[in-house]
Amino acid sequence: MTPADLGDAIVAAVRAVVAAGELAVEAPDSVVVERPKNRDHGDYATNVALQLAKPAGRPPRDIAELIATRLREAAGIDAVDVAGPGFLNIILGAAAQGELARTIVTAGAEYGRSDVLAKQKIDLEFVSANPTGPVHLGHTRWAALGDSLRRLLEATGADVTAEHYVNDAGLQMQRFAESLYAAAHGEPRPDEGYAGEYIADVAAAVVAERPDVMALERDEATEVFRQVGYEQMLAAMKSDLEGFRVRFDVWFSEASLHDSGAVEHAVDVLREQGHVFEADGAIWLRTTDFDDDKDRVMIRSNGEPTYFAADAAYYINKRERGFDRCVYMLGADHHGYVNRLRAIASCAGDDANENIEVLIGQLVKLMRDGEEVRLSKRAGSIITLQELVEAVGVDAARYSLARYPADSPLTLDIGLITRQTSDNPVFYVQYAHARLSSLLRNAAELGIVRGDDLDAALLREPQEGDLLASLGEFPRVVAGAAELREPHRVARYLEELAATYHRFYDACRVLPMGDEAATELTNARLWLVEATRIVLAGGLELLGVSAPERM
RNA sequence: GCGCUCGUAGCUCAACGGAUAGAGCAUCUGACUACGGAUCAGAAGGUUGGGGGUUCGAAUCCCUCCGAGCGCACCA
Repeated sequence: MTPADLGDAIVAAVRAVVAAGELAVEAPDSVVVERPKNRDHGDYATNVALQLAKPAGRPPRDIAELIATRLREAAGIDAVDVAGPGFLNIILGAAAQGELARTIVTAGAEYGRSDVLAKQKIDLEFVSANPTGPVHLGHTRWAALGDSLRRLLEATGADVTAEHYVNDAGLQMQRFAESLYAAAHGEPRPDEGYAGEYIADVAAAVVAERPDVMALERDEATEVFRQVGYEQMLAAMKSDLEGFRVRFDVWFSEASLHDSGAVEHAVDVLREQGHVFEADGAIWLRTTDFDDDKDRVMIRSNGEPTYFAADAAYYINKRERGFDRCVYMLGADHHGYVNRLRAIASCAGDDANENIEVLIGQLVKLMRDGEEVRLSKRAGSIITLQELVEAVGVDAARYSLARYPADSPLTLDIGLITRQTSDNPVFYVQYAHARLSSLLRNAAELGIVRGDDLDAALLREPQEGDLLASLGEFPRVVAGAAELREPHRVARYLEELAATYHRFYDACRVLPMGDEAATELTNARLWLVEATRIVLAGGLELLGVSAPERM
């Protein structure tokens, strides 16, 4: 019996109470079924009686008693207690609970997937690093979180497109080009130019690809540096992210918005909606109609479109490509964009609450030996994706970055993640998988094959019950993580599942010892171990972390 | 000045408005001649920044104060 099945049983019990005229209230379509932290509170608990107390005008404990009476008659339920202010504490029968192992093994990798977000066409934009510098640690957090979120959204049935916006237009590209030119010619860094060793490296790479560039006059050469340098940076970025197991379906060029007329089109669309006006020779969007601090210029008085205009055009382009929901993952230093992005949607006649969603994440702070490492491009500091991966590997890097909620300020200690990697929770989870794989290997070597039948009632040790209950949570964790856009819930869940498995392993011998023969209990436990393997592997996959069979 | 985000154990962080606020690290005490000890059992550690309010119930929602970070361009 899964938690969902139990929820249905509770709803049925409530309906029965209402139908019998014992309670004057509208029965809910679904109820909250949670796994109590305290084991004395049963396998599962529901607060439905507390929720119904107010509308029914009855004390919650009275309502709980009414529901409990009906629920005790349901199949698979051993006991129902009314506790505290009116919680229903439920204990399942061992057989009903153990059947979950069969459900999971039968479903295989499909277990945990659902269609709760089906029919949603989502555009998920994240990282969107400028092609003027390497992918740094801040981006890397969004890369890990964003890619995991993409996997979660897909697992819950959404039609999701992962998108990376490339700021390849405007002044910054010019500065980038001038910085490359200066580096190649041994000139000092221009004002407002880019610093960092990579500039010299890229400049050298451009020269290697286009030796003729050194003979060109300044303007022409700068243009070559701009174009070729950009291609090099973009290629490096794609390769870094791919190596980090991050998939983008679309790399969207800002310049293409200008070239294609999308910006003018966006101005037209917004004008039709009545939020465009002219002042001081410029064309503005009246975003203050929708909670923005100030109106925004779209076309400057010199005729040049602003970055904001490109943002608006990009949003409108996304909507015209059919996305119902445009999700942006931004760093806290960009939180000022939230209101103006929402205002763009509103000005375009959309519902800002429905069509646009901005996720703000706190920045990553790096510590080394108790001191904060300032973000600088100096070599020696672990600040790029590349360097982080070289130091700790993709698995540990992705896991470490994805196990915290995005809105939690994250402090990573370089010493900790590079030196004491065995302390990293990712190893704890991976070890559970490796240990379990080893057990399954041993079983195979002993010639023990998991049978087609499962006597689920044999799984009656507390540690077995805990493990089954934990396995039963997986679909809800996945759905919750997807809906709340919080991949860290998967990581936290896996740590709990791994702990539960380790305790089971410690308490329950699976394979026969010595000359003993395999029993039905051996068989039942092999079902349980296989179910655990499926969930651990599936959960790690959602985080883009490998599930090793050996470590 | 205005605005956004964040304040939870010594440290890093959890906790759909639910029961005694939980993990890991660090500290202390225990458990291996059989499926991987990268494990397990236990101890200690808290006025959830302070103060009000909302309600059956608040770390969570509202107000206020304190503290930290960030943002407030015809830059990108």
